[in-house]
Amino acid sequence: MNENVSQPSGEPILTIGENAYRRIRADIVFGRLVPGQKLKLERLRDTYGASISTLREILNRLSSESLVVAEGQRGFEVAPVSVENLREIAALRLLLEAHALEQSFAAGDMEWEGRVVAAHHKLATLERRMRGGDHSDTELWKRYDWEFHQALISACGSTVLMETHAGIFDKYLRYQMIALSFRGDIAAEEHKIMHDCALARDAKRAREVLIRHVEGGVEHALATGTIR
Amino acid sequence: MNENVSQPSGEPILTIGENAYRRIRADIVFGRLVPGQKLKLERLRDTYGASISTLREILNRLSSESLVVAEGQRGFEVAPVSVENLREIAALRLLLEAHALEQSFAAGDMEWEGRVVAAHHKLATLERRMRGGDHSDTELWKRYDWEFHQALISACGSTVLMETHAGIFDKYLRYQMIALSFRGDIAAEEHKIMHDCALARDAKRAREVLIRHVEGGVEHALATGTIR
DNA sequence: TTACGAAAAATATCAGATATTATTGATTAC
DNA sequence: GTAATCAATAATATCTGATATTTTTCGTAA
Repeated sequence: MNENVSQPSGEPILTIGENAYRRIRADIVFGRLVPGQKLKLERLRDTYGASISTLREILNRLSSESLVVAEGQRGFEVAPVSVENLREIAALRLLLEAHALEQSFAAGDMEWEGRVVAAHHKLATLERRMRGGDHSDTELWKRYDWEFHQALISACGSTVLMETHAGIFDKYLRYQMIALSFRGDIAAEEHKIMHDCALARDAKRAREVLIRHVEGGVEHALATGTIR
Repeated sequence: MNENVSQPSGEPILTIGENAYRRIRADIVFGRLVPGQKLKLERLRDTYGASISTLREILNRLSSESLVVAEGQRGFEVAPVSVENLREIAALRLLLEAHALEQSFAAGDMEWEGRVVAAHHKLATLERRMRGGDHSDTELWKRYDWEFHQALISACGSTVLMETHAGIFDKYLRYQMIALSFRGDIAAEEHKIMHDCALARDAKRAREVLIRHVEGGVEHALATGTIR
């Protein structure tokens, strides 16, 4: 997830709007707000404790991100999902991430390796625990997953690329959450390989694994039948 | 530019907010609102005739698109520009557009060819006129330029890819407008080649020309010295 | 010149009002 | 029974104006 990294010198003060924005966004990405669901302003006000003006600002932001749709004068609703859309998003994620991976592998320094190893450690540890049947931390898992993939491409040298990737990644993530598709064993294995590839600077192999990783995720999500 | 295609059966009624949104967005993309410029709400209200509430919704949308930055409680300003950022945007445009081009060339049918030929015709005609020294239609030229590139990738089969490309394209466009860099002769030649490649389904060559096209645009823009 | 603090400006947020547009439900026509 | 019609209701887009905070400005003192 895209969380602001808190500065070492005190956490950043969140404005009411920023706070509600994150909550709503997370509720959409994690499927607590259902695709297609109408977002009535008064109800949102009660739920998120922000005024209607502020909420409209938030919903406008989210509609720019394609997580919410605003149709004419008919208010807002959670962006719908479709098989088609999932496939497009997965393909775009692959295009962006594979390219970023290559750049990152070529340019990564020791700091970068440190980030990769650290992110993988957190992820692998959690994955091991989850393999034991403890699925209570699915959200945390997804976050570590994000942090790992983010770390892998973090030396690609392009902020624009990373931000664009982050936006697409979250939309991909939403599909995974909606399908509630945990395939920890396979994913963990693939994460391990990518981690090793990173240290060995084997971009070619990492790319292949990434393709399997994402396409496997798509098929697994579709297999649950949750997405029409 | 991203304009709503007006339906055959009557033009879509534009809400005040939508209208102001487009005007402000165009003013940013076409450089009339200068990078880094503070966007004071009261002044915007007078200029664009929308209330402050509505304007805040618009600015929030634009900040999601990275055309405006909203820093804490310090209001909004037009997104700054930098050489770094231009290079990143150009590179991302190339990644997206080259990939979309390939897909499009492979899947394009007769309808697609028609769109390409039509868009190229409009663009080439205007470029011929502009070569005569008439630079009064720079905005129109940029729009036809957009429509042509859009047509080329319009058979790529991915809405998500096209929308993402459109967002990046407009940011690239902003740099071109800021640098006021018209290099009609070279660009027109490259447009012609891409047009021919499309009909011949020569994706490989089109890609090479596209790379020249975009990278040439970047260097040309940088050469004006307008962007620090 | 730099540092400090009060005054002014601008912002984030809210509540409530109005006009317009959607949606709902009942009624009528076929 | 289904389709079309239209008034009543609900929800939205937009605006005005108010309040508490936060930034910025600017003059004064160190």
